[in-house]
Amino acid sequence: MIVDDGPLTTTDALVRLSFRVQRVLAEAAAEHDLSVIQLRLLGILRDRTPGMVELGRHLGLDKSSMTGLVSRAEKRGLVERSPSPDDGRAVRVALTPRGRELTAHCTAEVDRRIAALTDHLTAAQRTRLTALATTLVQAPTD
Amino acid sequence: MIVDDGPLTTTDALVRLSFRVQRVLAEAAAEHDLSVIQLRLLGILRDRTPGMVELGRHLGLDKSSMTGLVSRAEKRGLVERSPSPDDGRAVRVALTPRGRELTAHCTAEVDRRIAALTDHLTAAQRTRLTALATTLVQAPTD
DNA sequence: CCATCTGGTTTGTGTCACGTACTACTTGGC
DNA sequence: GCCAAGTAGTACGTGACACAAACCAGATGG
Repeated sequence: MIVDDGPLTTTDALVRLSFRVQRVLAEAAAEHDLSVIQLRLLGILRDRTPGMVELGRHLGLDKSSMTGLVSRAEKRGLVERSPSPDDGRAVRVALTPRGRELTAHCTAEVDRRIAALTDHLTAAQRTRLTALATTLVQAPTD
Repeated sequence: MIVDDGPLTTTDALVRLSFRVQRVLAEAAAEHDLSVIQLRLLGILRDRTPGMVELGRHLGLDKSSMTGLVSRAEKRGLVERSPSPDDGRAVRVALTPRGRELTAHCTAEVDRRIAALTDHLTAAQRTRLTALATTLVQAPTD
């Protein structure tokens, strides 16, 4: 049963859209037995080889949260830790070939699903949507 | 260090925007010691009094996941279970006055933060964004 | 009235996130 | 050099969250 409360507010529309997109991510990730956060981890590692702390900054997580997250991914052979050449305390986290492959598959799957979601938009609408979303994403985080 | 990979794809823009909005939700919720799901639960109950299974459908969760979620909220006095008048097995979940008040506060806080996020858009851009997001949200879920 | 279905809870398992405490390495001053 | 402070990472305990499987009890259709 769908209730029509009239036009959505900007907040409502953005919040609901975010849940929609998150569900898309969760479904795409689940196809490869990943959680959203694991997928996000892999995505970040696509073009970086950060240490645990920097990784935590990207994800908005505490360093103590990273240990388990990376360890679980490592146990599945998606990621590997290697000692930093410059800093004896530090570690560099990197994708394994298997992790890179899985990331590519998931990325493609997410793309497919987002394409389906925006299927009925005109090309012009899609362009505008992308531009507006990009603007918001690139706004300073405070 | 920010890497500029050129213009974002639609997928990238929507995915990143969804994380941005989710973080807004998490922060607003955290101000009142709530998690995002708890906040979502309260939001759904604003204009409904569903049973556990229907609630699970709204949230995309299994009924067994609902028991704990509702129980934690109930323990905090935000929500209450009452027996359904028509069905002896069933339960109706409803906001308490305290829960309703907290929901209002959080809603206002989220509104404020989303407003800040869209601050630098023109009124016309905001309108278009809202319209586009609304369209996507209202697309069938399959 | 019985077989079946459905709403809800329980229990056990795993992920995720945090705070605190700890180890080990690095760095800045002396 | 050497020590105090800071920083990178891990370990551990706790709690929220989610699921599956097993279960109970009330509903429902022959």
